Amino acid sequence: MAASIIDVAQAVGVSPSTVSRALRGRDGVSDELRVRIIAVAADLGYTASRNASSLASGRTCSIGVLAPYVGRWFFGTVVDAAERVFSAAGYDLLLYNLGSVDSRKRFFAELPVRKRVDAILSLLIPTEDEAERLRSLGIPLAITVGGPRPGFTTVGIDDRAGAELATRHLVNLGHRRIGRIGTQPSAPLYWTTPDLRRRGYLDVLVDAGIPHDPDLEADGEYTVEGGERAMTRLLTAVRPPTAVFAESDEMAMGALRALRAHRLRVPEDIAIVGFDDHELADVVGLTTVAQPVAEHGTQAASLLLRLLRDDTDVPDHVELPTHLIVRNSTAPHRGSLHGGIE
Amino acid sequence: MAASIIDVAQAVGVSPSTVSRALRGRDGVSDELRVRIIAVAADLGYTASRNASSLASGRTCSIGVLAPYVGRWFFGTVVDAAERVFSAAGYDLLLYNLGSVDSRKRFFAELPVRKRVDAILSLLIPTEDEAERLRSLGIPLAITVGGPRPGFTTVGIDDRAGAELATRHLVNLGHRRIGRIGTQPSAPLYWTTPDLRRRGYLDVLVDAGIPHDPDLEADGEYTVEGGERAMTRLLTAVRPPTAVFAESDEMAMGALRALRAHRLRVPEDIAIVGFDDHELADVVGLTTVAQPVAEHGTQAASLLLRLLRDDTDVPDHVELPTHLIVRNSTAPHRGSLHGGIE
DNA sequence: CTGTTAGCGCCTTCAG
DNA sequence: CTGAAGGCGCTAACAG
Repeated sequence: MAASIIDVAQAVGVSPSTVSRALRGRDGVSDELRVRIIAVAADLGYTASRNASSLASGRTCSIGVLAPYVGRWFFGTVVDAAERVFSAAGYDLLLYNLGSVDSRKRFFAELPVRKRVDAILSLLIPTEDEAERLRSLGIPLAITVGGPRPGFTTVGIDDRAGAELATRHLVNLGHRRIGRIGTQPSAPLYWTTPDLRRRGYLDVLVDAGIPHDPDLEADGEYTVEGGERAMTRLLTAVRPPTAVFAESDEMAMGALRALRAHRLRVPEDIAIVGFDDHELADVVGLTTVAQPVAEHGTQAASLLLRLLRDDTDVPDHVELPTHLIVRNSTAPHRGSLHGGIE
Repeated sequence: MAASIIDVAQAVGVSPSTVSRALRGRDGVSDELRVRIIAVAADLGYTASRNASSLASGRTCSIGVLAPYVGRWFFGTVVDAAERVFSAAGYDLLLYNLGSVDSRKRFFAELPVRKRVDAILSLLIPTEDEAERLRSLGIPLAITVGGPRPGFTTVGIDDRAGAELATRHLVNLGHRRIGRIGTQPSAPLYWTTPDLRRRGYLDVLVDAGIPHDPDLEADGEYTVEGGERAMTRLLTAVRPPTAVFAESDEMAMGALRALRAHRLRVPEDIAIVGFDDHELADVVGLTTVAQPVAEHGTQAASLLLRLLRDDTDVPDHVELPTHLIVRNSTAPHRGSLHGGIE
């Protein structure tokens, strides 16, 4: 059995409360005594039981993190960045992988974080019901990757503007048949990103006077494999696209794979733009809309920490910048002489 | 304030103990009463406080996961897979990102998991001191990614054999100047993988009668950027390699990037083999030694669960298979007419 | 500056 | 089958 606070107290010859105070750096303990207590505690290998202390104090020193899928580069990077901030501040991280509809349902039904965490960082965008459940917890809440939301501190990017950047780049290169790989607006899990990126895409088409062709849109499920399937489908269109905007780099890479399988050259036969600036986008030469991914985690975690410290003027939404990075996967449309139309 | 067990007890008109028994499915409660209690609990939105119940019972229903860096594809995938297994069994996951020397030191010094988790899954290979600290916890311990270790249940691959697979492939293609991108054997964090993979590489060289040239080895730090730098360095050798074995796909991709920057063609000018079968290895056409990454997490988690259930005959080491996947980054050495020498 | 007294919310004996 | 008592290990008011 590990040492308890009482063992330490007896060894030093003081009361448990004094030990508690000394070890947590509270004042009201003479320096000399404190030093002695710390030494004895170290000697006995004593560490306060987090459970007991949070039961008694109400603070848990843990943060709940809700992610759809830590295996995906984007989310892994965000979680990683957030973890660094939290652990530096002495908080542990309780990770909930809510990728499947099932696990997500169960989580919100049981709310296993109740009384277990001091705050929650969600990498998934909750439905209104889910948001309400979260708010009922009465603790600081943050969402990364998404727009403003009442009751939450949010950090995100302007998805619509980012998508416009990508699409306009293709239009400027002279492309008129521009495909899109995204995902169904009505996916089982509530998630606005695809919707916004699609709108950005449509905005630019309208602006450029390009008629919208539903045949040029395909569902890539935001995965590499999905992107591959989607690209394959787009190639079967009566008039295939000459350029494609993939709403994530992972789907773009899947598209690249499909194109290679069909012996089509990029960008000569088809131009591709992705979104995110995945760490490997550079390796494959993918043109993409960059966003500071780790920054999502860092910022959200810092905001939560400030909320936990009762800081005033904590912003309730932070918008991160995006910018286009042109690499080798895009080039002027072969029909056009030069890229710049605008 | 959320409902407590007492609220439920009063609402039903029974004692707290009965509520506790009923809700946890213990017998000693009449069916009719149990149904009623469950209904009232649901109605009040009651969920037992994990802290209080673990304080009282000694069980925490949490698993500690130690990872070096969840942002890296490999670890993210393993954590993700493990999380699925644990959460299906009702366990929460406490994630510790121990990538930096600092955080790692602090973790082992304070051991914040003490009395907070029922078992530990480590994705990093502990030093002997660290292993001892973990054993002192007296709970089931597992290490994924590594060889057998007393006191731990381990699941891993045969790194040396895997590296031999990669190197032999290059030898069979007629290459004689074979470079290696790995990392310093004496990296700050104890970790045997690079050592073993290097040995596999050396084994094959010796076997093929190829003299070892230290100039052909470079440190890629197991990252994309590191791999890029390492490849760049290898190109400055008096007699550069005609083929390179990169000990991870991420380093291999970095190497690919460096080669592109130098306008060298793969595999015509230089052949590259990676290790892991990263989800994007296929996209870039990388020949690699595949290992079932998610399986590491799934297996280790399942073993831990069995240990937690006091199952008998839980194996203390599980070895996962590796195999070579040949894609487009390798080809016969230009000097050789055919690949097969063996 | 330090000790005492009560709990935090639940589970686990033990009686009935 | 059910209830009462005690305690898990710690912290927070109070006293002194």
